Amino acid sequence: MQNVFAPHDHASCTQSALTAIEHTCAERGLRLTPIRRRTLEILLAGHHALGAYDVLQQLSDDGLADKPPMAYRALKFLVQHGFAHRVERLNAYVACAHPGAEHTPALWICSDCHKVAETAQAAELGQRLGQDGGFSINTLTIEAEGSCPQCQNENAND
Amino acid sequence: MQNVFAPHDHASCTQSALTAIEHTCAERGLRLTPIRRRTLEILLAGHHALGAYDVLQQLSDDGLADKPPMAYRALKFLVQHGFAHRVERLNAYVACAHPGAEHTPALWICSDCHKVAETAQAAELGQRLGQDGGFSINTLTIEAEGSCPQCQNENAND
DNA sequence: TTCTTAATTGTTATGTTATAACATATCAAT
DNA sequence: ATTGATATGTTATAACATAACAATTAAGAA
Repeated sequence: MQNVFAPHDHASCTQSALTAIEHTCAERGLRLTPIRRRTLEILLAGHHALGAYDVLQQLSDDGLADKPPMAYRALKFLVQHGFAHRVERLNAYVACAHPGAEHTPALWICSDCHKVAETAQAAELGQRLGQDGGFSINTLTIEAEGSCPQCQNENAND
Repeated sequence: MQNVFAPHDHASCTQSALTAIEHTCAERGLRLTPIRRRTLEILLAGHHALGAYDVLQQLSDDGLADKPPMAYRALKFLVQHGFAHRVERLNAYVACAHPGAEHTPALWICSDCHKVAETAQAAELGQRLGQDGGFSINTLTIEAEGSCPQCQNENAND
């Protein structure tokens, strides 16, 4: 979680995610087409959640896509294969911080800097929660909204 | 969780929630106006999540409200005071199973019967999750989609 | 009671998010 | 080259949500 909110070498952060995803696509025979690849880059450009229409605007600026379904399809592909996550509370999308690995992430939304981080410990936790009631979980959404460590520090100086 | 998914005396279930909420409103000086009360009744009628426009349709049938803001305002009131919850994954609303009590619910959405149950153990859990990273949680959303115990049993006979 | 203020409701208009349905193009394997 | 599957292009519209302002009603003070 920290490296997302804290200052970090974002170029290499982006690059390594992109490389990892290219690998995964090659392995699995998935086609990272221009629209999909650019959509991924757009999401990776910051650790912010972007709405489908924000993504579409940028795709359109690049001459790659200019109609809603195009953005939604690219986003669907990325989410389907774990390269991005949908943030339900924001109706928005964020690049995955651990691409390739199987995971049910918990998302941490800072309402100050608007960055979104991700941690992976959610799955076992959901199983535990569900076990009590005999509920069989298919997918689990865990999203927290609040203040990230960095913004807490900054606001402490007010 | 069980009593929501399992067959139960729904009339008394509804009645006791309504009574509890009337009490809470009286205590806190909140006005459970006709639109708000009817909206609550509509949600309480089943353990299903209803979209704002579903609620609006029913309010309209009753001659109580016929424009989107009216439904949204009533729903906002109910959510604000803990009498209902918004289901982020469904963009929908469900009556609260533990009205009055302070809680961060986990919601259990059965994708078979479409009922939504609620458990209360989420808050402490969120704190635990957040502590690691120093994230200060303001609100926490936990929603699981899967199969409820009853539907698992029924599908076992296929 | 009447006045005042705040809360609620009524209304118009529009913004935002998302998908159904169908046509066309491209890719990959034979 | 043909075929079948995948991806893209396009139109139209569905579904969800709120800003802004006007009119009404409730509740307490004068």
